Amino acid sequence: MTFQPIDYAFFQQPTLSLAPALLGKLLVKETEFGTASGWIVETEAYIGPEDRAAHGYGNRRTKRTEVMFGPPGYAYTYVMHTHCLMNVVSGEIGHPEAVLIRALEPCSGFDLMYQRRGKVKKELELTNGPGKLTKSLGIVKEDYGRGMFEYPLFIADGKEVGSIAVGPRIGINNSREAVHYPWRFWVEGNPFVSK
DNA sequence: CGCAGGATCCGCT
DNA sequence: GCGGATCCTGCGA
Repeated sequence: MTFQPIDYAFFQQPTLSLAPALLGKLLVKETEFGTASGWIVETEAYIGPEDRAAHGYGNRRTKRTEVMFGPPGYAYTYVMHTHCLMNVVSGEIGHPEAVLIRALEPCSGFDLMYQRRGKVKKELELTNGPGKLTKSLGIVKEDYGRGMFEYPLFIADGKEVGSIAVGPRIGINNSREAVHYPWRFWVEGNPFVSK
C-alpha cells in the first residue's frame, strides 16, 4: 500500500486550526522493514511562549526546542521517560508552536505494529497513546527535524471525520492556568482516543 | 558535574 | 489507582 504526502501548504495555518485539521489525516512511516500508518484521532496544541505547558514557554530556545522556531511541517520528536513522542511543528517562523499526536486508529502495517509492540494482543492497544503510536509506527528521536510532507515520515490525506470534541490537555498538571486551556482535539466516539 | 523533573506506560493491588 | 521503570534535558554550582 502506498500513500501520497500531503501538500506543504496544509501546514501553513494557525496552530489551533491545524490541530483539529489533522484529525482524520494519515500518519505514515516507512522503514526498511515496511510501512505502517494510522488515522490521527487525537491531537493537542502547544503554543509557546505564553503556554506554560509548552516546551517553548518563555521562548525557551535550546537544541531540543530549536525545530519549533523554524517553519511549520517538520517533526519535533523527543524522549519522555522510555518513550518517544511525536509533534508536528506549526505556526509562523520564530514562534515555538507544535501539535502533539496523541492517538491513531491503525490503518496499515498491522503485522509490523504487533511485532514492534511485543506483548500487545489487542488492536486497541496498538496506538491509543502518544508513546504507543510512535513505537507501533517505528518513529524514533532520530526523526527529529524531518519534513512531514515527504518520505519516509509524512502526513497523507485520510478520511472525513464526524464531530470533533474539544477539551483540556492531558498530563500537564504542573502547568498552572494552562491546565484548563481547551487545546485537545479528538474524534468524538472513536475508541482509539487515549483519554 | 550532579540532580531534579517530566506532553508516558505497564503491572500489580 | 498507584508507583516504578528509566532516560535524557536543562539548569545551577
